[in-house]
Amino acid sequence: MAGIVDVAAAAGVTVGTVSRVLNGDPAVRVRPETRERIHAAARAVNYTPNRAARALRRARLGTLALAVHDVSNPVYAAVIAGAQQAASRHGYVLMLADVPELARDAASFSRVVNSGIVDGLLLLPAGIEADRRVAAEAAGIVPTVIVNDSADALGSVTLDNEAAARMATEHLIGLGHRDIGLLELDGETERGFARTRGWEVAMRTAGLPVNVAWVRRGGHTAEAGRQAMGTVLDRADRPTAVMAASVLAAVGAVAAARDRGLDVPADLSVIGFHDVFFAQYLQPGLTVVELPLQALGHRSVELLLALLDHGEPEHVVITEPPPRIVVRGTTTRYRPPAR
Amino acid sequence: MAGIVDVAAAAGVTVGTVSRVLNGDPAVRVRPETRERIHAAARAVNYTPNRAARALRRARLGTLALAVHDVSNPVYAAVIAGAQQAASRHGYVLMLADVPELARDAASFSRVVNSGIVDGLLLLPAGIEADRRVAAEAAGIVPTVIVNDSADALGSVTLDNEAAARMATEHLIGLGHRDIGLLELDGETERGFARTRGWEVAMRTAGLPVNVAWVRRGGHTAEAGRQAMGTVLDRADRPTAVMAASVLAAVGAVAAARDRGLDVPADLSVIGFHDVFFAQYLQPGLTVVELPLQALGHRSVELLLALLDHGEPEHVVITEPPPRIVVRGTTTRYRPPAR
DNA sequence: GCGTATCAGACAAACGTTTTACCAGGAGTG
DNA sequence: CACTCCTGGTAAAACGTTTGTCTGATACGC
Repeated sequence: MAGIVDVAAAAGVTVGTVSRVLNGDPAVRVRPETRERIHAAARAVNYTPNRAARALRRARLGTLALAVHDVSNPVYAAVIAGAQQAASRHGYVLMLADVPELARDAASFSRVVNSGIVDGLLLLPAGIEADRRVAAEAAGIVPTVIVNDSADALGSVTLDNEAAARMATEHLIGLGHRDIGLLELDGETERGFARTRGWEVAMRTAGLPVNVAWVRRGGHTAEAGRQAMGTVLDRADRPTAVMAASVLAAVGAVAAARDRGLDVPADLSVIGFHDVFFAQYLQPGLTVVELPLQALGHRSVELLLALLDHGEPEHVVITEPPPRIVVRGTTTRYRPPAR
Repeated sequence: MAGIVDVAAAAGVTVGTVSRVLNGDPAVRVRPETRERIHAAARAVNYTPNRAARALRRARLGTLALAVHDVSNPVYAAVIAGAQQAASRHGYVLMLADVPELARDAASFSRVVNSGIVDGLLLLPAGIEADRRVAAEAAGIVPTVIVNDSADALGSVTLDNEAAARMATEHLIGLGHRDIGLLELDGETERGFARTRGWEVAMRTAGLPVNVAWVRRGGHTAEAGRQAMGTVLDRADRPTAVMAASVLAAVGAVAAARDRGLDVPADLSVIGFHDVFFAQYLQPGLTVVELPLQALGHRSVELLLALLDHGEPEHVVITEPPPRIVVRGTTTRYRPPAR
């Protein structure tokens, strides 16, 4: 491994000068030819800075951590992929952390976060207690950005969840549906509230009844969605369409209808959130509202890096590209029941 | 941040002694009471070792990289989760790397791998050129373990792919099927070859015909599986069952049958590889052979850590727990066509 | 009572950077 | 001519560990 001393020797200057030049120190005074000699020498010996040494001195390692609840959740996976790309484009490396594990005790938290191994933290919360503990612990210790949820003290970047929910609901309204249910998200997250708001706004704007008996917690799993939808479908008056605030709840809603001998989409139209890849392989294919998950990961990293430079926590909402309805087989035009 | 000097001061010894005691140096000689005092002091001041300094000195950072092709592939996600847990249990952190990006040029490879930022590399290959480039580059530079594929020079840990393929095929044979097709894996991977072997062995052992016209490359995507299966189903003589060497190819096979008005499982039984979570939400639910993907990630990390300690590359095959058939709706007993 | 192990820990030199403090020599200024 | 000021760097001190080498005291064999 060629170190900075090798470069200095090859260029005929001292290591201090090499360091300044290579790091683009604005306050450095070298004549152009020396600068050029140093760069040439660095290339010649194939200089690879030792990040451990740099980290020790700078108290920064060039490493970001992304804390999620479940790596195998396909929705999170898309965010991870986006964050990973952005980090590496900026010369940072991204590592994964487990929220439950971080929250378990202070020791495991500080083992990951403290001790100069991580410069910043991205937290993708699920609205449970563990999230709040991690967020509280992180605040003040390490620059932190909340992904797809809002936070007062920390930086945050969110999708336009309300607009997406509104568009999804309006898609159903546009198909002629009037009785539209809602499967809410689990946990106390702002994105969950926003999706509920979006549904409600769309309903009220269209002058349709907001029936709280058709609103249930659909959760993050298909099984939870199935149960919740079941209790709605078992009512005498049931909706002809439902917006599910997560993709898995939508899958569960379809299963619940099928359990009761109802046809999807003839008897019940279902729209879900996020265009995960398996939505198109379900039978019928799941209609969803697509949100830019990769861009979410992307922007989150960029916000965190900005936070590292000049510590002003920002709060951004991603509106570009806008949410998009991907129409597949689970939504269809409302047809009044033959009687 | 409490450093080692604070501990030393609190315990009334020098930093060198603290370091040896806390790291469990076997060659250290301290009296038990001193040892206890040091541990107590470390707890009292909440000592957090600075990993950058440690890394600089030891030329080891306590960081492992896992290189995959696609984070959002649910099969890989399970491996990632297992590796993540094992790494953190051993006090290491795991970061993700992108094989295509690593392979792009030597600079991006060495930025991740070199310069003391990563102690070891886990490579989950897909059998394409990029894998071979990364593996070749890694050999000699950084301890590397190949995950679920074999390699000569580097360590490797694989699942018992041949046994699993054999079990899957025998499940179909046990249901009375005689004409059984195969959708092979894409790419030049040992696990792909093993699965093909397993199918072939099961067929020959049962005295059934191995019809090469029923063997196709099913690939890693549902679309590829659909196309491949289509060319088989369009033949005059077609199999009554098929083993797909990947779960997505299996999904594609079901779609191909459906395209042609065939019923699954009445006209075609399908079994796939790996019990990913959405298999049960397909309609009908996909029968699969389940392999311990989490354990794969787990053992891979352990092998890599062993490799770091005493550099003997090992090759292990995970046989515990054994593959398991998860029967759902896409396989059924063979019934001769009414004529 | 003398030489020699052994014990229990001290001392100090790394590791490869970054960064603070400093300096020689020439140019400008009064 | 004495002085400041700039230019283009140099020299050395950190950063917080780990680890090889020493040392002062106690125990042991004879």
